[in-house]
Amino acid sequence: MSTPQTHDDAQASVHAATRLRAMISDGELPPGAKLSEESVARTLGISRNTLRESFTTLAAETLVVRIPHRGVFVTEPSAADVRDLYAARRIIESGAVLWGEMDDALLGRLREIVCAALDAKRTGDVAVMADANQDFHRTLVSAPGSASLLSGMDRVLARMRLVFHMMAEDPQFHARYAVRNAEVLAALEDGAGERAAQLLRDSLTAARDELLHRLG
Amino acid sequence: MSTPQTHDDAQASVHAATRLRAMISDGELPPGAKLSEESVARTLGISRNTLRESFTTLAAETLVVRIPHRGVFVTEPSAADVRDLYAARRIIESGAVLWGEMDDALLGRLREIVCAALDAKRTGDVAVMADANQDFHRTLVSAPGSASLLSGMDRVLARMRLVFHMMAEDPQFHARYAVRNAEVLAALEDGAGERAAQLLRDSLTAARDELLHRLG
DNA sequence: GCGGGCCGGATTGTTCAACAATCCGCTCGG
DNA sequence: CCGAGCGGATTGTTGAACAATCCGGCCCGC
Repeated sequence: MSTPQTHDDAQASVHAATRLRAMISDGELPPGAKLSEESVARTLGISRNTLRESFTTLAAETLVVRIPHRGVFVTEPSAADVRDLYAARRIIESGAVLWGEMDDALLGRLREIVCAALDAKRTGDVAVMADANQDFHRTLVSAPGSASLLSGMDRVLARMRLVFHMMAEDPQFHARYAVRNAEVLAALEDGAGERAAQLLRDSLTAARDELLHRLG
Repeated sequence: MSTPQTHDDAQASVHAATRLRAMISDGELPPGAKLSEESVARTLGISRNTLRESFTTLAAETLVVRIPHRGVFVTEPSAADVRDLYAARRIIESGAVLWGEMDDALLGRLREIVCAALDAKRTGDVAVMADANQDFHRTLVSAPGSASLLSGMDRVLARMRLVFHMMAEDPQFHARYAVRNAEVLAALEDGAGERAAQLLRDSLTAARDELLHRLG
C-alpha cells in the first residue's frame, strides 16, 4: 500500500489529513472535487480550524490546490504536469537503479512484486496490478537508502495516482508495464545496471507518451 | 538567493511561513531553537491559530520538527540525516547532469555562478561563496526542466543550510568545492556529461565525508 | 542525602463564535 | 444581449476558552 504508517494518530489534524489522503488516493474524492471547509469538517467531526491545518498539509503535498478565497480542490494534473512528473521519475528512478545498492533482499522484494503484478494480470485484477506497478517503482527508489529521496518519490507517486484517476482506465495499460518491469528486474538480476536503467527509461517514456496521447 | 518569489503574500499564514523560512535560512533561528506559539505569534503580529498553519507548512518541509504537546523546534540534522541528504543529492544531481538538457543558456548561467563563487573566494566572502555553491547545484537540477524535481531539490538544500548552521564554518570548506564545481562545469562545456557526473559524485562524496568527520 | 511520587504552572491541541474580505450567481436596467 | 451592482455564501483570521499533556520543583520516606 501507499499510506505511511501512523501508529497512533492522536492528533486530530494529522488523522484528518491521512483520512483525506486515503480518500483522494482511492478516488473517493476525484480530481477537481471541491472540499468545502464546513461540510468536510462536519463529515470528519472536527472543527474548521483544525481542518485547515490538514488542508495545509495536503496542499504541501500538492494533492490539493488551494485557491485564495475560493477553496481547496483535489488537484487535476495537466498534460504539462504529466511531462513534469515523468521528467522527475526519469532522473530519480534511473539514478536509483544505476547508483543505488541493489542487494539480494531488495531484488527478492522486487521479484515478489513483479510476480504479484503478473498474477494480477492473469486474473485481470487491474487495481492490484496498478498497486504492484507503483510499488515496483517505489521499491527501486528505496535502493539508495535515502528517506528524503523516497519521500520525494512518494509525493510524485501520489500525483501519479491522480493522473490515473483522471483517465478511463484501460486494463491493457498496466499490463504492458507489468511485463516491462519484469524485464527491468531481469536485467538487474543479471547485474546489468546500465541496461536496467535504459530499459526503465524507455518504459517511462512509453508510459508518458501513452498517457499524454490519451489526455489529448 | 534562496527565497522564491512571493509577489504579494496576501495570506497572513503564508506570509508568516516565508518570514520564518527566511529567519531559519539565515541562522537567526538556529537549529534546536524552540518556537513558542504565543511568543512567535506576538512577534509576527498574527493569531496563534494562523501561526499553527504556518508551522504545519514548515514541518512539511522538514525545516522544523513538531513534537506533540512539546512544541516546534528548528530541525537539528544528525549525521544520519547528512548521509541521507547526500545519498539523495548523489542520485538527483548526477541524474540531472547525465540525462538533463544542458543547453547554452543553462551553461551560461552556470558559468556566471562559478565565476561569482571564484570571485567570492578571492575576496574571502564566505556567505556569497556558500550561496553561489548552492545555486550551482540547484541550477544543475533545473536542467531536466521538472518543477517537481526542483522543488524536491529545494527541500534538500534547505536542510543542507541547517547542516551548515550547525557547524563552525571553515572558510576553506566552500572554497574547495567552488573549485570542484568549476571542474564539473568544464567537463559539461566539453560535452562530457558522463565525466561531469562522475566528478560531481566525487565532489559530493568528499563534502559528505568532510561534514561527517566534523560532526564526529 | 537521595530517589520517587505528586502537584501546580505553563504550553500545546482543539473548539467555538464572530467578523472582514472576497467571490459567485443573479437580477435589473440599458 | 450585455454590463453593473446587489446579496448570499464561503474563506481568512481573530480572540477567548477549555482539556490534555508536559515540565519543574516540592515533599516524603528510606
